Amino acid sequence: MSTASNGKRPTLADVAARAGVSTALVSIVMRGVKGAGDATRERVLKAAQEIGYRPDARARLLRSHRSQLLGVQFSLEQAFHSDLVEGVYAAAEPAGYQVVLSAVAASRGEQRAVDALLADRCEALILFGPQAPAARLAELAEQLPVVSVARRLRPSTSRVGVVRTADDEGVRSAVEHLVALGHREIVHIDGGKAPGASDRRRGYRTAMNRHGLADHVRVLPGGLTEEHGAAAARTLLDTHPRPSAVVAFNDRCAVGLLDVFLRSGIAVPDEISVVGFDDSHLARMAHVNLTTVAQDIPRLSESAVGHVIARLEGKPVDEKETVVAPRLVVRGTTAAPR
Amino acid sequence: MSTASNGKRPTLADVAARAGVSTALVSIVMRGVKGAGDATRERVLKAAQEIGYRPDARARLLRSHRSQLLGVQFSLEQAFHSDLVEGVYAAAEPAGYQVVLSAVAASRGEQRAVDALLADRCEALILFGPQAPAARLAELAEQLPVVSVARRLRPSTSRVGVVRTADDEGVRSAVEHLVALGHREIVHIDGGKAPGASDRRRGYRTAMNRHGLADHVRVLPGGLTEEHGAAAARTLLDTHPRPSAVVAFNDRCAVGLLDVFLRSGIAVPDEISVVGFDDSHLARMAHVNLTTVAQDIPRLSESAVGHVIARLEGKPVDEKETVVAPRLVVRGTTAAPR
DNA sequence: AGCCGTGGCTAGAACGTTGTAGGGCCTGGG
DNA sequence: CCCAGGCCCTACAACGTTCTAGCCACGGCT
Repeated sequence: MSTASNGKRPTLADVAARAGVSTALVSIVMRGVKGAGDATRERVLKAAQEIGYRPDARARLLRSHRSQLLGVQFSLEQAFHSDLVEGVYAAAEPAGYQVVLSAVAASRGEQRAVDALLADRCEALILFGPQAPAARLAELAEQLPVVSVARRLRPSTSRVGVVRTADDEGVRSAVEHLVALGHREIVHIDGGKAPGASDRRRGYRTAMNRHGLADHVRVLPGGLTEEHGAAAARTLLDTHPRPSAVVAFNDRCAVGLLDVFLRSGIAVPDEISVVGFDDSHLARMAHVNLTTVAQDIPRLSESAVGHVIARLEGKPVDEKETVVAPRLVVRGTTAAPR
Repeated sequence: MSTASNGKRPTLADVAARAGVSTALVSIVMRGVKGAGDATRERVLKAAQEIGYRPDARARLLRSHRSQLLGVQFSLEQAFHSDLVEGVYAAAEPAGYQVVLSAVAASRGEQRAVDALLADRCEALILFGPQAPAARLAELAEQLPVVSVARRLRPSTSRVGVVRTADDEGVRSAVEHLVALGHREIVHIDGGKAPGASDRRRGYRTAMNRHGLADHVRVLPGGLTEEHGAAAARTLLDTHPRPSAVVAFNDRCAVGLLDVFLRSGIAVPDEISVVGFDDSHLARMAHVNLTTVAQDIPRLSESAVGHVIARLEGKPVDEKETVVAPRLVVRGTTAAPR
């Protein structure tokens, strides 16, 4: 329905010419602010429509001092991040902020991702599971509000905000669930140096100690993927006595465990119980049916957005660290030991 | 390491003042083009470094006519899209183009996503599995190069480029694999009106006919998720005689089938064979171990990027439709019928 | 000696918007 | 009759870049 374009994209001036008014007036009309008569307003709108005019966000932001842009760095490989991003959109737009996405991928490191966001004039940064050194994050936070989601940082050492799940508490509730079922030989497959991993390890140790199982504490190196879980499972198979329950770093790791157990003819949960972390789609799949610790994703992204917006608008920032409670979801991979 | 900022972000002019040169020269140095002496170049770079200057991408694009921006619309819910996006980054950056991401989410429809990309001055659009009416896409394609990935459109009816997997061929190879194993009662669980679904249905019918199995053609309504697959499986259970093999619309659907079969004590592949589509992470997971049709993701995204760049640079566009061959990956869910 | 080319630099005008200051015109009150 | 105060509207200057001219000094040709 657009008129024959002269090859260039229509500008305010084009609309102005067609409607016989000044560009300033067109700007006023396009923004919907007051300052134009009804008749003219309609005429301008019609002209804009006819030539297919669209405001140029870049020029617009260049002029206005605020950009109202929130930069989000996320990883394409982590399904969890997709869910968080969805939450960010939902929280940011009603507050009048736009979201700029910048993905971390194999061919594109965090540095690149953040640089792109800064070059784009984002007013604040929301980083999902950033791996960059704390010093680098601190440096960034000197320039603009920054919040790290899911990666814990020593509080008060820098201005970086932190939003995270209470990882330790999550694992603790998993262990407590197993203990209540009667388990004593409970192993933890950890996540190495992944965000949250050390907290989960600590939660495991604390819970074991608290139940007088200090002698049974056993942490095996794991990781974030099915392969890591599978490797850990193979190690477990050679262990005597074999533990009666395993708390894995995350769902993918847990699925790796399940797989090896299944193939080795070890019944879950009859012979061994398995707990994951995340409550990903994977866990919910009926034939996986994994008992797991769910993170409160909407709350996490909402808190992250809330934090940076509060900083931007000079409101008192309640706390520099927001800890969101996880929730144990009991499904079919845990049962009393034989 | 940045100097005490006066609250505003440093600009070319700030660097220029500090280095005692003109803004134009700083611009030249920052872009690394020729036109500056070595000594001055170094001095400018040092000044920029000291005050923490970063070019403003928006101002930069405003001035230059080309924006070198490729807009990508993708869905956060489809893991498949994440993989494609990764491929787009890999293909676009070496060619000198930047990627702008715009996600479709529950709270953010395609219209919003595309509007954001256009407002951002993208020169071309890459749409993953767009659901918008063909007419709307055609309209867009009048304004700038547009390519639809994974959604087929009637060719030559509009300027929209199409990059897709040969869905029909993929399903055909799946059926042929099953026929070669000795199956005759092969059912297809379809994807309704999802992108690619009708081609897959057609591929199934063609292959069945070609092997003289026209009488055994049977298509059950399915969908894209595990739930759809599970529902279809329950329908199948009530069927007599029960088919010996199922070709599902995609992996998630196939996993739903597997789940119900597993719970109902129907052995896969002994009693029934299952084939998926996509070769997602899901399929590769050892304990799912799904025979499936793999899409060539790197090639898909590379073709999409190549297509729009060719259009942008006025090169002859080889074809309006690029069809990428799929590849059958035989794993553990298919075997000869009993 | 005159001329041209070249390397290093700068002034100033774009790019498409929004904000500020103000200019007409009308209306109503003194 | 004059002025204050609204309304509509416009001119012009930003915003941070890049691009086009063009200036100057120097050196190598004819």
